Amino acid sequence: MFVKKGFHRATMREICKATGFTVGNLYNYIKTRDDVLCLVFETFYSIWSHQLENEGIFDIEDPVEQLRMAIRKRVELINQVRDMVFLMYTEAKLLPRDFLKTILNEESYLVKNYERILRNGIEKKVFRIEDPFFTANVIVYLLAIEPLRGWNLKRYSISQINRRLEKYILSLVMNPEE
Amino acid sequence: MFVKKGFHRATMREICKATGFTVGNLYNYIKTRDDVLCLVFETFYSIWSHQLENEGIFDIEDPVEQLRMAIRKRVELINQVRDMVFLMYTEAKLLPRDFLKTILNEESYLVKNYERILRNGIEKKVFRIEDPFFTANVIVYLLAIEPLRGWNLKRYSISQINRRLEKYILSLVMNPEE
Amino acid sequence: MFVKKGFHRATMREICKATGFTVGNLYNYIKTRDDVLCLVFETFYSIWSHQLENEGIFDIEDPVEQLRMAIRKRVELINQVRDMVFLMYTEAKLLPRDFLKTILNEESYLVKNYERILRNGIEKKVFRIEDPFFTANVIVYLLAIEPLRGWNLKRYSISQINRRLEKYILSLVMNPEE
Amino acid sequence: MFVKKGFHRATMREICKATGFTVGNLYNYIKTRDDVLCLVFETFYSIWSHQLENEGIFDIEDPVEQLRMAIRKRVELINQVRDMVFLMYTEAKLLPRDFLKTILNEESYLVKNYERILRNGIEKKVFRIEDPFFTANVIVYLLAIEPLRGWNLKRYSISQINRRLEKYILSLVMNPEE
DNA sequence: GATGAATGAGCATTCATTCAT
DNA sequence: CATGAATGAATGCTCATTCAT
Repeated sequence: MFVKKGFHRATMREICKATGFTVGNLYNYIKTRDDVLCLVFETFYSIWSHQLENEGIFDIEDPVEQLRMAIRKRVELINQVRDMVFLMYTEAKLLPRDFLKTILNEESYLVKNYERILRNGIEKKVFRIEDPFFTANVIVYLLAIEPLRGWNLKRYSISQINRRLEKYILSLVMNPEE
Repeated sequence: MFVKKGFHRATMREICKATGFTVGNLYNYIKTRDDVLCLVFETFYSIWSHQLENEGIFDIEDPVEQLRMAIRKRVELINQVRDMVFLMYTEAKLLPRDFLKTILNEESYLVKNYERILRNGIEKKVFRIEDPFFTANVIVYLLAIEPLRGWNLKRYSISQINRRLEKYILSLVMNPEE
Repeated sequence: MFVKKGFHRATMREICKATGFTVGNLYNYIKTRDDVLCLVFETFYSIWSHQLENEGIFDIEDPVEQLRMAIRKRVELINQVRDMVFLMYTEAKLLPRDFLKTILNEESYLVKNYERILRNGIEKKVFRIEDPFFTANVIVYLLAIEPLRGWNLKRYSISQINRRLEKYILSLVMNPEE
Repeated sequence: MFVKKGFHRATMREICKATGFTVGNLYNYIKTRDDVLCLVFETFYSIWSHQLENEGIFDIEDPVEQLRMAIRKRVELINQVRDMVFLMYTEAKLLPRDFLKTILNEESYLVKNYERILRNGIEKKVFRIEDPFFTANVIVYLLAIEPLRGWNLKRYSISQINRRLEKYILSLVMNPEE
């Protein structure tokens, strides 16, 4: 619903019809319309921010291979939930202040996971980067390029995008400008 | 107005009060509320997508210096219109289909400008990249990281962010992974 | 519940929670929400309109003493169920027409009881009044002054109010203006 | 509207239809539904609580005549706005706390006006009462007996009620029980 | 009998848009 | 051109009542 029309244009009546709830009954489970948005975010983030652990990325020893997988799997996930990613990055501002904090923490947690991979590579002298925190932010941000700017990347297949992002990110962490 | 409360929460009455128009009179110049959003986008994009020409970036010969300036000036501009950038990337989906196309063309034009810089560098054998179009997209996207993900980058000053982005982007275009 | 928030603001859910009934079960005993109000009135009036008999006022011989007791006991009762009295006089209009008639009959019965006392006093040449029915109405009405207009009588204690009402009413029935 | 169905049962749509306003336009003049009730009270009290001055009661010299007129005029007014009086005394509790205070002040002012008449009579040694404030409260309260308890007084004409109230009240202030 | 999830009509309120002046 | 009062459809939410278990 939200994906199709955005949060603001989706009325409670539509949401109810779409979910099979009647208006009154849905309100037995939520307190306000905003709660629906929160629930959507909550559900989404339970997958979104814990993907790396769930996919066993941290079991991989070789840092390059680890990062490569972390990128590939991410691109795949993002491709699957493309519209939701757009919704998340586009409507997060509508969340109630408190819940927004929770969500930003989740997102921050995701960034930390990438930072962890980078630090692993630094320790093993494979990655050469000064500021793994910033780099992790850049990586997580870059990986969402397709849902957010896809309209200009229509000429590429997902695997083409993946290949390019992989290359760019690895270039980023391995060959800093002299 | 839109920056402060988002498009949906800003009422026509508020917009009118804020602009000094009376309700009826504003409607002499627009047809619907959406038109106001369009006007805002239009005004914004007249600066946004033509910055590089306006700042004389294309007069610079040295590709590295040219790209460096294109990044630095961009970060500066983005920092100045931070909230508007957030609005643009966050509310563009609300634009009427036709006008959205115009805006995406403008944005696409901006990307092309960066592509032009990259092609210049390739020609002069300074940049080594295979797909300047994709790279240009990445650059334009990356430069907006602060308004869009700034909540996680609060520890950095603007110039720190600028330095890092500069470094990363130059690394991207000069040292591709072997 | 009704006393605290008024009939309209009290929801069935609240009433149920307060009484220990479950919603469904309460509806085994009543047909509509209005029935609850009726039950409350019914319960209340079983005490309210039969106080004089129950307190043995009619066993008193001396008319003055009888009336005095009828006043004193009444003020005491009213003080005890202050909020209910307010509710009764304030929400009676919400009762279903038929039940309202019953309640008005009960109230009318109460008035008759006072009329009976007055007639007793007239017979015994103690009270000098022309229209005991009207006077009885006045007495019953006057006795409710505290719950209904108490906000302006805050400076008086209950016994002060009682003393004054006693005096006024006795003056009313014993010394008509010449 | 309120008189016919009570405040709670009158919907904004009905109020609007009855007043000739459209919904949206009515809301240009009020902020909430409660405001309508406040306006009704406000209008009513502008007449209600200043009657004695407006009718020139305070120009009368003779205390008995003054009180008599204050009663007669009051009964007349009350008879004219019978339903409103019922509404006032029955729905005042619904007023927003702050506005209720204002209204109680107005009512209190009315009581004070009667108190003033009584004190005048005391000074002139015509009335013999100890507590003119309490007596004034009783008088004001008594005068509303018809709208509030009229269902039991149907057998009386207005002038009969007036005559009786006049008699009772004068008896109250002139012949206290020894 | 008892339960409480489900129903859906009904309500106050908002706000883009119009149009007589 | 300018005004702002008027319009009324649309929305989020409530709550008395029902009924399958």
